[in-house]
Parts: sequence; structure tokens; C-alpha cells
Amino acid sequence: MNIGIVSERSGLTAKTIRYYEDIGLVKPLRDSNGYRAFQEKEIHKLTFLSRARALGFTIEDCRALLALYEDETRASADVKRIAKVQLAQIEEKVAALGAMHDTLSHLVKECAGDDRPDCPILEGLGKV
Amino acid sequence: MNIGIVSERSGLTAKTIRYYEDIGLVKPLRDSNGYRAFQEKEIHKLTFLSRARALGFTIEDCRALLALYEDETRASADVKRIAKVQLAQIEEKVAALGAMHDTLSHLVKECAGDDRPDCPILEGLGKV
DNA sequence: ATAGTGGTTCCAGTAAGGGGAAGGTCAAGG
DNA sequence: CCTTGACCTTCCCCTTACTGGAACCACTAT
Repeated sequence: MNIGIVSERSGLTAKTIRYYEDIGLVKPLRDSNGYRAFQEKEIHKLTFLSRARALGFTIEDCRALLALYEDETRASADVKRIAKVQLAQIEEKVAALGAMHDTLSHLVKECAGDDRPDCPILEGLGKV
Repeated sequence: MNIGIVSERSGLTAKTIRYYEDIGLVKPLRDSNGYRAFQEKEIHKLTFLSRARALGFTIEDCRALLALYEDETRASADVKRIAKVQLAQIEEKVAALGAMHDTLSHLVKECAGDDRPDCPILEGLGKV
């Protein structure tokens, strides 16, 4: 599978995919013509990367998560430990998003959608 | 209020706060000694930036959201429109995080935490 | 054969900061 | 009064995670 298809299916640009190869996140094979030859497994990894990056996980977070996916000889105790750390991070993110969601949707509700300039966004956005 | 306090309260580093001033996200006053003098309102903005950035919103997303907060002459119709776009983004993020959470917590559950190398993470992580 | 599309590498630039130097400022203690 | 230490300032370069563009090679189609 060529990089164009992979780009389409994973949601990453070809540029980004090449970059991810550079830094060792994926290691596609090569065809005799020099083209990268991706397999299904690579698509899954890249799709995951696409999502995780959009959610604010760093490349190194992603590397840790992919290592779980990758390492055939892993001990499940390690997997469990790493996964738990990431789970905690995810839960924090969900909570923060939830708070932002509440604030914004409250705002949307309160805002009559008219031309008055007194939307109550101010009180909620950055509450400590 | 000096930058150190603001850093502590907002969760951003002093460096980042100065950078945000550079790019026009905040405009603290200055004391006669040249120190930045922040007000409560600035803390709220910075706290919000801290959270939003950690969740993968771009600076430009944040700028749009802060514009709502900032613009005293805004029409609530505009506010509502922008807020709705952001709400949709947030909902997507929550859904994606939810999927990652399910996958990982499933993994944590399935993984006995022993030394067997067959953790079932593979099937879930990058499902298209 | 030639155009067009899509692949390759490489080099340079951007975004969003971080590290650290060189120096000014303030409060406390001797 | 002076110094010490913590905190502030600007400036410049470094890093991360890409993005754009040039120059060139490969496959397909007319």
C-alpha cells in the first residue's frame, strides 16, 4: 500500500507519515522501486497516532502506547502499568473537556443569539 | 500580581506566559519597575489557555475562544456561532478519548498483570 | 513520447515553547 | 549601608513536531 492511500486512511499527511518513519514510530517496508510499502498493521498504528496527537498526547506518550502494541515479548505487568498511567491521563483530559463543554454549552444556552453584548461567557471560561 | 504568582495559579510557565504576551493573547500592564502587572482577569484567561492547549486546541482556536471573552461589543449571535463550532470539536474529542479509554481499560482488565506476553491491546488501539 | 500523477530525498521554515546568559529589582539580614 | 538570594527583565539560540518547496524518479494513460 502506497503512502497516498495510507495518508487517506489514517488521516495523516504523507509528510507526517514520513516524519513518523524518520523518528522510528513506523517502519514500513520498501518496494523495489523505493516506494514505502505499508501493511494493515501500520495503518492502525498511524490512525491511532492521528487520534492521540489530536488529543494532546505527546509523541513520547504515543511511543509508550505503541510500544504496548508493538512489543511481542512484553510482560503483561509492564503493559498494565503503562496503560494505567495513560488511563489516568485520559480521564483527566475527559474531565477537563467535560468542564469546557459545560461552560460553553451553558454559554450557548444563555446567549439569546441576539445582538445584546452581555453573553455570560466571562464568568465561566477560566474559573480556577 | 507578578508573573511568578500568575504562573503558579494558571499552571503555565513564566516562559509560556511571556510568549503569550508576545503573540498578543494577553496584554498585562507594567509596573514602574518594568515588571508585568497581571490582573485577575488575566489569570482566568491564562488558566483557560493552559487547559485548552493541553487538550489539543490550537493557539488560534484559543484566540477565537478568548475573543468571545474579550470583545465587549460582541454580538451574542457571533458568540453563539463560534461557541457552537468549538462545542462540536469538544464533543469529537470526548468521543475519541472515550474510545481510547475503553480500549485501554479493556486492555488493563484483560491483562492479568502476569508475565504472559499476549495482552490483547493489538485489536483495539488503532481500529479504523 | 509525453504528460500527469504520485512517489523519493533533502533543505529550509514554522509553531509553540524551553534553556540559559547577562543584567536590573526587591526584601531581609548583618 | 551593603550584600545575598529570589524574582524579574530581554535576548538569543535550541527543540519538537511538523509543513512547504525544490529537484528528481516511477508508473499510467493517451
